[in-house]
Amino acid sequence: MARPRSEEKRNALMAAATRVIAIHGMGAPTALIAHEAGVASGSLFTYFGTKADLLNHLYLELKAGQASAVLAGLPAGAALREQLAHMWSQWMSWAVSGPEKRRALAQLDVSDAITPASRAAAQQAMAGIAALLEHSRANGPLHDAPMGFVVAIMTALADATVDAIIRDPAEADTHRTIGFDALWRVIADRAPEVVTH
Amino acid sequence: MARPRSEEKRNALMAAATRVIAIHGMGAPTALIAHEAGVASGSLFTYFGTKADLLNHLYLELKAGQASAVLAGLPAGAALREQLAHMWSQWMSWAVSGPEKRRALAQLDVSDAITPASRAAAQQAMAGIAALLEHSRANGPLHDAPMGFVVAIMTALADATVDAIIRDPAEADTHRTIGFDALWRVIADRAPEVVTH
Amino acid sequence: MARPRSEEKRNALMAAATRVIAIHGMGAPTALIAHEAGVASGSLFTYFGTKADLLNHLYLELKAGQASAVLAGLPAGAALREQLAHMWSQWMSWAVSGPEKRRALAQLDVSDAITPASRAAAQQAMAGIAALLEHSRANGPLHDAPMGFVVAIMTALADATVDAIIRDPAEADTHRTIGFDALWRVIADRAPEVVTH
Amino acid sequence: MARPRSEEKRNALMAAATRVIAIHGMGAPTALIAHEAGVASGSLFTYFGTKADLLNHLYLELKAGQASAVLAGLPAGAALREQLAHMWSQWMSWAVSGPEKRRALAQLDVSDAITPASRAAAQQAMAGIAALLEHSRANGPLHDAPMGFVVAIMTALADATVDAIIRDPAEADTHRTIGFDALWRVIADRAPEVVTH
DNA sequence: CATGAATGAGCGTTCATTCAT
DNA sequence: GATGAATGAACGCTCATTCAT
Repeated sequence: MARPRSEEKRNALMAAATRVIAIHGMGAPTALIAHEAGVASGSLFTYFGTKADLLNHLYLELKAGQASAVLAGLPAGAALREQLAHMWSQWMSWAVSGPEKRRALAQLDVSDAITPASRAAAQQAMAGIAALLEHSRANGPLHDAPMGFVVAIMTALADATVDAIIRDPAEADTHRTIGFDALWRVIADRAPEVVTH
Repeated sequence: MARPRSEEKRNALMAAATRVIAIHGMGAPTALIAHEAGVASGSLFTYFGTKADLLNHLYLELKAGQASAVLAGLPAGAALREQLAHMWSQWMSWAVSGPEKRRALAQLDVSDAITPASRAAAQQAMAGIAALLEHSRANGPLHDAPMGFVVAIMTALADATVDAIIRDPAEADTHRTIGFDALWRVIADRAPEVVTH
Repeated sequence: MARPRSEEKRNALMAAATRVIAIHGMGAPTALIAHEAGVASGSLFTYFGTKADLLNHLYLELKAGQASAVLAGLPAGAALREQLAHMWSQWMSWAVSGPEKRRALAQLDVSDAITPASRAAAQQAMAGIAALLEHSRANGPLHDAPMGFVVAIMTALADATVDAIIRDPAEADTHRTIGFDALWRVIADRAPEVVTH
Repeated sequence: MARPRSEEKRNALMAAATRVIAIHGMGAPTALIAHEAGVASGSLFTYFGTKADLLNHLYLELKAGQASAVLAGLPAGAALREQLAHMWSQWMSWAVSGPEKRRALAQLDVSDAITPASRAAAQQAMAGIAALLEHSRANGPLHDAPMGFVVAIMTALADATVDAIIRDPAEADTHRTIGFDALWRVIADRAPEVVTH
């Protein structure tokens, strides 16, 4: 009874927060977010008790959304390299199709409004990706490096690649391939054999 | 805007801003920065007309400081790999010895208070590093990639490596080496030859 | 404004308001009162159109409750002093057994949310007590003072006595007696005769 | 150097707070207080870090002002009754000449924004009055009652008397005398001797 | 020039009241 | 009638910036 909390409004708030934070950074007024969501300023606090609460949920949701987008349609039976390539391709699509999500995540990532608990939960959400990486690096040069290191490298390479694609969309395919080759070389390839005669 | 009196105070403000922003993020009050610098809150504005002004100068100064630290003592005559390794080593030292500088830069980098002009100027300051990379990649798999891409990858790998070192300082040497090998593999190595029999 | 459905809910709201205002003062949120009463926040406004309305009704109800508690079992035929002593004793019992009622009344009394009309009505409710006082003071030193003055003094003495009892419950009887003697001396005693020889 | 904090502004804030709180109660907006004091809303917080801080200082200042007004010109050598009468008279003058001070104090007294420390300090400020009462009651019926009780009674009698005077200023002298006689009878008189023949 | 008080717009959050369910 | 989400005006407090000293 009584009007139920509207999932729709909650989503509008998350979407608005993504957009507004991408543009204005973490200093973005909650009132602006609410306004962009088409909701009264006070209503934001019906859905999220606190600005920090909103931010943490947004962080989690973006990470989870990214993870699921990135892993969607993974060809489970295929060779590792193919699986990784698929993931890479999905990652690029996700980033390019929702650039504010990426910008917002960049802001959230460096903010100390995000609690350690949220960061841990985000890692959980990314576990599927980590597992794929884990297999990929098993026989590669990073087989002994800490997993966090491997993940960081992959994330960083992806970011650099996405930046290149955004700067120069005409060459998107080339950039994607170059980026993926770089990734594969870093984590998965056997060390090059020096061929002597 | 004749150069204000005390260069010393200006430096104190920059140093304080670095520390304070590393801890509190871009929302850090100017009054706190001034206080940490041992300067009256109003005085900050005789050295920097605006908070954004301070931020931009700080960004530039940190980038320039990093560049010069990273290139210091470069063995000009040595082999490229050795030069790059030296730079890599310097980079790690710089990051580990002044962690607040890194944290501050991370915040500044995602902030939209930093103008495009400042970003361009920062790239200028990093030109020496870029030149070294340019040579290093000349015969490598990235010889056709845009330079910004290469720089981004190198920065990202460095960041990931530094994170690993900070998380696990006992293995600093190992991490540094792993990171450098990864870098070399990505940008400089010839593609591995497939050995057939 | 036909009497709303549940008298029970109305009572729960009054009781909750008493408790909550005793603790949080007049700034207490209506939502908290409703919650404490086990009622939806919106429902409060079907019983009382306005927060001020609730407050005024509460004020009146508390005053009336106090008056009836204080006059309960008054030995109508007994001597005046005895009647007054009975009332005094009842007053102490009322105050000690429901301390939140006293605290709530203290807050309400100084609030300007209570209308003059409510204050007048409260005086009406206390008329029985006033009448008893009127008789008691008839031959005493205050026989010419305005009645409001006498009531105020009696209320004040009672408050001071109750405070003493609450602070030091072990000596409740002593305090009660001391308080009553003081009251009697103030309003009812003949002026002491100066005994000359 | 720099503009020093202005005692004058501080006083204006206290005076404005007294007035505004007397009228609007503790819910009075700080912005209104500042405005009434002729000061920007933010400036209030230069002088008092917090609304609660302002309130506590106000409480203390009012109590101290009252104490000093009440004890001013005390005829130290005179008989106790005369001293007490002087104090009583001063009390009435203080209350009548600054009615908002009394109203403000009434609000502050029941508020839980006032810390126990402030209440204790206020008691200190009233020590002179307490001492006079202590002497006055030494041979009276309350010689064994707790001092807090005596003070409460005297405060309460004073309040009732002031109310009577304000309601009916034409009879101010009469009310003052009646009030004082009541006070004397309660705390100082020997118990009336019953004269038998 | 250095200082720090003054300013007031702006922020996150609360809450009485309304109204869709 | 009961419910609790929706609303938006207010509030206490902060802070970049200005300016009297």
